[in-house]
Amino acid sequence: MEFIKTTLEQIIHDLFDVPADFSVEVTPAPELESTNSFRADFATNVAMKLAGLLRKNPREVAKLITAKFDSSGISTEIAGPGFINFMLPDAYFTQNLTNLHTDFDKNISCNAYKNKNVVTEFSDPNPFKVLHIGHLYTSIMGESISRLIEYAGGTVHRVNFGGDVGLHVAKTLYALENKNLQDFTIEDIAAAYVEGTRAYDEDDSAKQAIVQLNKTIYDISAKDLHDSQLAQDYWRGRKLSYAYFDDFYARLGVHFEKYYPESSVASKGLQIVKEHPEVYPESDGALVFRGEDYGLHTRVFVNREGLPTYEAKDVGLLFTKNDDYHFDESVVITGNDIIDYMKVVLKSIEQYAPDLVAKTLHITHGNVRLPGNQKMSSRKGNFIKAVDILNEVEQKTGDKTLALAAIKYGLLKYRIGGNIEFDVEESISTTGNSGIYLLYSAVRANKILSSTSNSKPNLENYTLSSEEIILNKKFLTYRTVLEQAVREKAPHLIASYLFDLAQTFSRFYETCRVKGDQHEAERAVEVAVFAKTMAHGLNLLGINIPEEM
RNA sequence: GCCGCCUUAGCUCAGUGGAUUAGAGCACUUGUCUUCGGAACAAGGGGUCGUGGGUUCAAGUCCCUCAGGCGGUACCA
Repeated sequence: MEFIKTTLEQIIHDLFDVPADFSVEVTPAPELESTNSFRADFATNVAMKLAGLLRKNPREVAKLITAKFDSSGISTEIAGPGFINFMLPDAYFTQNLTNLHTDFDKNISCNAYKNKNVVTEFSDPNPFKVLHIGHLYTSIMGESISRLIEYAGGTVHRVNFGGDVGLHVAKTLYALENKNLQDFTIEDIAAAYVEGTRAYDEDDSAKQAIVQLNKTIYDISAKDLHDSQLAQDYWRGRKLSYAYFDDFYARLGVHFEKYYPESSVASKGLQIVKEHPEVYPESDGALVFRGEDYGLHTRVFVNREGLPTYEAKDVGLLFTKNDDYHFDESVVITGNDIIDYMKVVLKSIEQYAPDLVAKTLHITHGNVRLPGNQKMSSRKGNFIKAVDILNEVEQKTGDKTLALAAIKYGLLKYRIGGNIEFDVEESISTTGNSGIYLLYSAVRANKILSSTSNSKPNLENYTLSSEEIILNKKFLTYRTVLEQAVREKAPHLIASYLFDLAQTFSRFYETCRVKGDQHEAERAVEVAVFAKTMAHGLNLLGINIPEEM
């Protein structure tokens, strides 16, 4: 594809007076029934684009281009309104096959993030609260995006930001103190949050006590106090929470380099906000950023009591991350409910540190919905815990590797951005667009390879059947898919590709005998490249392939 | 109210302005093969791409209208 593209660009710049940045697109041709013997492998719509620019008939333009196109046996035809179709000789496919077989990584490499230092921040759970299904999603998504950047040559630092102080902590500790437990556990913390929230909502005196407790906890955290029962319980709860997070991430195969507790960036955020009174003027006793001037809305960065809000903490976080890593890019992955919030925060920082904002990318995802619109509320405690999903799928598949594959694929196959539905039954289905189906096809391919003979393939003189052409076309497009997935930070493109590839492989496998066939050696190479592609793509989704299943 | 996002098959979703007839999976109907690991493959039914306009040689895709849904909208995040 690259070869066709560069050849075309050369021809077009020779023939026509077009802007230097005029781009040429070559795409896989749709598999139409051909009217003649021509098999369209790839196509370009460049003639129609040029027609508009040059005010010429697109088919005429196409004729001029194809007349000059004479490259290594690639034949062309003009179709429809002015598409140029390309038919590649078998040797082109078999050469690519050989390349992928001998050095897969080199032939699918991408340099988009070469020598780039990237910080990815995701998951962001709050200590003293339970991990729910949304954390499962964002953790898996963040890991996959991190791997995409690593694949493209980047060095990735995975970090995690969470509220170790704040009203949710006060509510939890309020209920915990009332129970007067000797050695509370993470389960007690979860229950206490529900109780504390109810007390806060229903009981005015409790509410006042919790607000007061919040300030005390702020002090405990900021001054690192350990001298009271409350302080000891606070630190114990924090420790339990981070251990609980670590356990969960270990199960998912995600490793964070650093946790940024909210309290660790608060003072820096406060200081920066105070240093820029022209950006954060006083209003009603608070320091605010007037987003209306930029088509956004006003938000409070330092409240009436002089405490930094999350806005100021996010300011502190961005600067702290930059101090710690001197990043080329900071990717922040969160739910889409804070899109406008983040716009305001970044717009304010842009006023005095535009370089930092230019290097920041905010990616958002939607909520995870369960089939049948089951309602979830963390306040009432009747939501789905992340570990419940893990446990349920593990129990149903009877295997940790399969369970993770089912869950990860089930979540990553959707385009990031909107709300998605996660169906446990569908995720563990052995048929259809599921992680299990993909794993099976990869395992089967590996098994075939383990029992084929090692005779030397003769690909140079090998004639491909139509199923093999289609399979090899898919091999050729993998690199393009990866590039797009990196550019758009879109794991679902890889998921879609892999499913398509697995289906194509099954069709190939149905009609092309491997073991015992006279072409066993050549076809074993195709099976091997399929297996390598699956392993590579699934790895980018954070999915491992078992030996057997 | 204002700002943003969403609406594609019964359900869940893909779909860089391009290909007769808009694609998958699930579910449904029917077939293939004495299985290289059948957890397979093939065929079929099922769509006014929310509505109405506009731009374009070409619109599910871009612009506008309206309807429905979701999120945000000053001291939670």
